[in-house]
Parts: sequence; C-alpha cells; structure tokens
Amino acid sequence: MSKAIIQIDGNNFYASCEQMIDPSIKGKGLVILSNNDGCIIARSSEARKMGIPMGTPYFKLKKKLKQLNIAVRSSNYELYGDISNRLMQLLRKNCEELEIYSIDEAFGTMKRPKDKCLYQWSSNLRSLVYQNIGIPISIGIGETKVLSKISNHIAKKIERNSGIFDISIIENKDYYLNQIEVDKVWGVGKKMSIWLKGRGINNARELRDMPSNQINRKYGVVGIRIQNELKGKLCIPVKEISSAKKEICVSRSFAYPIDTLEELNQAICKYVLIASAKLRRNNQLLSAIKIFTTTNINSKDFYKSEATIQLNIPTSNSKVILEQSLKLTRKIFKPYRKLIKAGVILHKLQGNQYKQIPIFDERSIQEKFRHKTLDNIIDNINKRNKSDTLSWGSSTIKKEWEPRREKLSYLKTTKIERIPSVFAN
DNA sequence: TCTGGGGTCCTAGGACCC
DNA sequence: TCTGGGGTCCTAGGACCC
Repeated sequence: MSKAIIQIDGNNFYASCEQMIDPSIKGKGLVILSNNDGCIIARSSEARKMGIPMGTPYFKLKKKLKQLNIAVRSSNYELYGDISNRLMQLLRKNCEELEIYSIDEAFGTMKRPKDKCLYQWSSNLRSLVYQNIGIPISIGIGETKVLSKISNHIAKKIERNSGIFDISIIENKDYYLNQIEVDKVWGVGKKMSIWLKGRGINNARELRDMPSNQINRKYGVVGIRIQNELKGKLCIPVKEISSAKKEICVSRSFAYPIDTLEELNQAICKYVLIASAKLRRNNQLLSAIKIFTTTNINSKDFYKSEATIQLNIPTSNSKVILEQSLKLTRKIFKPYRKLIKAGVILHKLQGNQYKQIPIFDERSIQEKFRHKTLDNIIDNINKRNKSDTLSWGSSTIKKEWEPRREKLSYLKTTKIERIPSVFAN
C-alpha cells in the first residue's frame, strides 16, 4: 500500500476560534456572519443542532437567534488567520508532506506503519492540536484526496469514530460509499449532481462504478479525475509548495448603497491599495487590472459593469495601479445606480524577478525606484502598526458605508493591548 | 432596509498564423 | 453558388472549492 493521504480540518473552524478566545460562549450556540454581517457562514455544533441553517441572511434569523440565546459574531479574519498559521505549523511538523488547502483545511501524506494502521498517530495528533491550539480537528484518511475527504466526512458524522476515519483499511468500503450522497463528493457541484441524479447515480459508489465514457463525454478530464480518485487512483497530487497566485481579488459590499463617482473612487482606491500590498508581499507583478461594480442582484433593475486594462510594463507600484484603476472606475460608473458592491482583480501575475526596466527612459527609471521606496516605506509602517496607518489621500472613505462588523470579537491573539490578563490570588 | 469574499481549473470559441 | 486545414494563443465564462 502506498502512502496514505490525510485530510485534516478544523471542526466548525471560525466558531471554534471564537469559542477558544471567549470561554463564555464555549459549548453554546454560536453563529458567525459573513462580511458586512450579511449571512451566516459558520455555526457551532450546538447552533447546528438547534436547526440554524448555513448561508441564511442574518436579518431573517435575527429574532430566532435571540430567542434561542445563540451568540452572534462578525467574522474576524485576522483572528482566524492567526490561529490557522499556528495550526498549520503544528501539522507540518507531524506529517511527511503538507499542502495547506484553505484557512481551515490541509492535505498531508504519511507512510503507513507495518500494521497499516494510522489510528494511533491520528489520535495523538488530535490531542496535540487540542492541547496546543485549543481547536478540535477531524482526520480523514484514504488513498486519494477524494477518498480522504469522504473519510473526513464520515469521521465527523459518526460519533464513535471520535473524529478519525480511514476508509482504505476497512473491509466494507462499499457500505460507506453507498451512504455518501453524490453531491457530497468533493468536486461534484450542483450542476454535475443534477446530471448524475438524472442518470440514476445517487451516491459515491454508483459514481465510481458508472461507465467512464458517459462521464468523459459530459465532463471530460474533470469528471474522469473524480471517478478515478474514487477508485483509489491518485489523480490530484498533494502539492507541498503552494504555487504562485494567478490573480488577486479584493472586493466588498457596502453597508449602504452608494451612487456617486466620488464614493466609488474612494472604495476602489482602498481595495486597490490592499490588493497591491498583497501583490508586493507575494513578490509579484501584474500586467492587467479589472475593476467591477454591481447593484443588488435581487433588485429589478440589476446593473453590473466591469472594465479591464492591460499594462505594457508589469508593475507592483501602487501609484501606477491606482491611476489606471481610477481611469477604469470612470468607465464603469453610471449615475443613479444604487451600487452595493465593488472590487478589483489583479490579473496576469508574474514573479518580480523577471521585472523589465525600460532601458531608454532615464527619468522613468528614477521614478520607478522612488515609487518602489515609497511603497516599501508604506508597507513596512503598515506591517508594524495597524494595516491602514499610512495610506493615500484618495482612499479615505466615509465610515458609514464601510462594511458592517457590529459583533466583532477582540483580537486577543494578535494585538498586544488585547492580550487577556490573568490574576492569581 | 438587510443575501460574503477569494480563489482555481477547464473549455469553447475567436483571432491570428501559415 | 462556390470559400481549406491545421495549429497556437488568448479570453470570457462556467463550475467548483472553502
């Protein structure tokens, strides 16, 4: 038996992070809201048991949450990011290879011991993480990523598994695969599951055993890959080194609709500065910028607009990116539209080691270096202090339409002044 | 009144080339 | 009326993920 693929994730990760820093909500009903306090994006297991559905708009459940005495938090990505880093460091030490897949999920590999059983190892890892990070995790093991995801799902579902399941070493594999609905299989989304169900394929076992030419005709390599992974053939390898980002997107909804060019400009400026700082952090340059905005998708006169510009010389310079972005903003703006969201996407990214400097224009070289220094100074100051300590004048925006975060928890792990005090008597 | 944000991968089809 | 064949590259958009 070759290497085992291990899938590890934090249980109800956002909720667990909040409960970890605030013991008063431990073991209680808790929901986490999306940006702008829009909808429910995470629940504690207690809230789930009380029947609070995922993804529902907050305003629809506000009353019910109060009646049930369920705590509410705005999402606090600085906190979750910090806990995630600690978790991943610990996992990296304990797996042979580790691919960080998302803020709360990782894939690892492990060689199986002589008796093939990784339960002891998994159980030790779970305790270690709980002791050191304070977050419960689940561990799924299989021959491929798709199977390890299924294992993880079973680990969470069946209590006696205590958060660990290994589908490769059990005898009645089909018994379990028969119980996994086809839309729960990793890679099968809404569209594909409708198509599959229309053909009588309702669970993971049936998907594995259906004729591959059928799925190939409809979904090509994407479909075949999922099917092969279900059969135990590794098609989606564990990537230890995360590949360079191909695009960077920063977008937000506004607390209230805006309808002037001035406001849109301010928002775009702010997002562009966040995105270009990210770009420089990744040591990358961009060659294309897209700006977009939309009104409420649920309204009758839904309006959305976007514009893209290609740059001849790749850059990571805030001033250049800002100038181009504001030109695009003028293009996409239309008066009397109640805009509720806007954003920027940086496209065609490349590593900055390939930066091309214009060779004939002496002045532009000097300018470039000056801008580079300015960007560096701003980035460094913002890194040491609050992320927007120093910014560009054009990006100062009115507080009242900044996204709502009314139920934000304190940053007890990343702000020195917020570290909890302990008094011993 | 109020419905998130940030990604990746793949494919079809257009533009262009010889 | 009739209008090649084969290839590459790029982009927009769909589908999916957390």
